[in-house]
Amino acid sequence: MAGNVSSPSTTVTGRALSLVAAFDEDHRRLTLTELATRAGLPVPTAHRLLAELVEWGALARDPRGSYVIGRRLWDLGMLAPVQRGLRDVASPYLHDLYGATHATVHLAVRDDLSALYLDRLAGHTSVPVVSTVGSRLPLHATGVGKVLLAHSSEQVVQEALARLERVTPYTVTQPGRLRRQLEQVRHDGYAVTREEMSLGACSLAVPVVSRERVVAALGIVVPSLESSQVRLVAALQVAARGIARSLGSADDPRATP
Amino acid sequence: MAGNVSSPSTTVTGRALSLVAAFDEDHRRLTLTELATRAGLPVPTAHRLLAELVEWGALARDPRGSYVIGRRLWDLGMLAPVQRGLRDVASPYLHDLYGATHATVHLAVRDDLSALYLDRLAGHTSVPVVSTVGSRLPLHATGVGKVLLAHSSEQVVQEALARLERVTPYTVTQPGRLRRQLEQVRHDGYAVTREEMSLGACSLAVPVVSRERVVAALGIVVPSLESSQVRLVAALQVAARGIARSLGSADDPRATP
DNA sequence: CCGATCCTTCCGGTCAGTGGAAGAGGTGTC
DNA sequence: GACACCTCTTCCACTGACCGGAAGGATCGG
Repeated sequence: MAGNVSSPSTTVTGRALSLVAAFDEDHRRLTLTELATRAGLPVPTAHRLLAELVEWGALARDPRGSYVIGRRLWDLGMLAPVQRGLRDVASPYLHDLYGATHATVHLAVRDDLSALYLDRLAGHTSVPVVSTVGSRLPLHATGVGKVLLAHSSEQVVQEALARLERVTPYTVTQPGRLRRQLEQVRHDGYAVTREEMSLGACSLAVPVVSRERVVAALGIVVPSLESSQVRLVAALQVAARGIARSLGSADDPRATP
Repeated sequence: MAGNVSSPSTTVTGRALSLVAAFDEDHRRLTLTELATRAGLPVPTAHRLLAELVEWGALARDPRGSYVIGRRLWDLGMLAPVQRGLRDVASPYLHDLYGATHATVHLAVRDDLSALYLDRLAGHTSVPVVSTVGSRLPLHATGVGKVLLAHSSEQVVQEALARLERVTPYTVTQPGRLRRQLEQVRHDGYAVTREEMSLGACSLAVPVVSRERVVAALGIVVPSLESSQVRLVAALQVAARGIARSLGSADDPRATP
C-alpha cells in the first residue's frame, strides 16, 4: 500500500494542495520524497512548493527535516464552521454525560460515508478507543455511525450498504441485517453496537435532533452493556435534548450537514 | 480598518494561500469581493482560485454563497502536531480539574507573544470567557499568559513588556509592576489575575513542567477567588503534575515551543 | 424599467512554474 | 579511504498554465 499517486493535477494550486493532502492520520510526518511520491510530483517541484508552504506556515519542518502540518493550518482549521456552534454548545453536555457515565463520550456528524468525530471526551481509565477528534470511522460499525445512517437519505444508505467492510468478527456485513438494525434504531431512538469496531468495546448512541433534523449523533463507549443500558440511554437522551435545546435558541441556522 | 492588502504575492501558491489567510477569528464568512480585496487580488483571479480551493474542500460555500473555511482544513488542522501529544495527554486531567473545581479550564502554550489556547473546557454556568480553542490572548492579562511569560527568555519578556495593552481597568500596564508579578509567579509557582482580561473573571494558572522545561500552562477562570484559592491551586498543581508525568512516559520529544 | 452591485465566464498574451540535470550532504559497505 | 547509494537542494531555458480586462448574468432596490 505504497502510494495513492493522485491524478497529477495540472493546476499549481492543485499541486500544492495535493501535497498537503498527502498527510493523514497515519502519515503525520513525511519526508520530501514521500510527499513527492504521494502527491505524484517530481521531487524538485515538490521541494519548491513545500518551501512555499513552509514559509507561509501551512507546513512546518520538524527537527529531523521531515514535514508536518503547521500551526497556521491548525489555527485556520479551528475557524472552520464545521459545526462550530454545535461543538461549542455541546461541550458542557458531553461533560455532564461523562460525569454521569464515566464512559468515553463522542459527538459525531456524518460526512459523506463516514462518521466524522467532532469531539471526544475520554477519561484515564476508559476503554481503548480508536477515534480521535477529526478522524472518520465507518458508518456501519459504530454507534454514532448507525444513528447517523439511520437518519440519512436512501441514497446514502445504499452507498453505505454497498461496502460493508469487516473490522472485527462481530462487524455487521450483511446489508439486510444492517437495514433491519437501522429500522430498529429509528424505532428505539438509539443504536447499540457490541465489539463491531474494536474488541472489548460496546457503544450506545442517540441522535441530536434540532429543527426536526438529525444534526449529529451523541455516543458513548463502554466495556459492556450488561444491565446499565437503560440508564445509559436515558443519560444520553437527556444530554442530546439539552444540546438540541441550546442549539434551538440563540444560534443561527448555518448548518453544514 | 478596511483591508490589510497583503503584498500581492507573485507565486500562485502564495496567492491561493493569501486567500485562505484572509479568514480570521473576526472574519469567518467572506464574500468574493471581500476576499479579493483582503488578499489584494483582482476579482476574477480570486474567483478562479477560490473555485479550486472549494473543489478541493479547503473552503466551502455557505447557503448564501459566502466562503467559509472547509471541513478538509479542519481535518488537516487536527493532524497538526501542535502539541497534539500534549493535548491528548492533558484531556483527562483537564476533566478531573473541571470535576474538582467546576471552573472553566484552559490549557495554553506560548506562541510568539501570545498565549495560544490548545484546549478549553467549560461548563454551563461558567463565567463568561473570551477564549476559544485556537485563539490567542495577550500574555500579560491572563493567568496562563503570566505563567508562560514568567518562564520565557528575557528577550521575550522585553518584547512583551514593550506593549502592554489595556484591556480592562484592572489590566497591568506598567512594565515594572508586571515584572514584579512575574517574579512572584516564579516564586509561588502559580499566577493570579483579577479581572485583568474581562470584568467578572479571575484566573489562576500553574506551569506544566516536563523534562525541566515549562511546556504549557494550565489555568482556570472563576468569578472570584475569595477563600478557595488555596484549594484551587492545589487542584491545579495535581493536574499539572499528572500531565507532566504522563508526558514524561511514552512520548517522543518532538516539542514545538 | 433602469442603474448599481456583485458574481461568473471567456480567451489571447506572457511570464511564472516546470522538471531534467547536476551538485551537495549524508550514511552504510567493503 | 573509496565507492555506491540515498535524499535533499539549486540551477535555468523552455513552454503552457495562469492572468485579468472585458463582457455577460444574476440579483436587488428604487
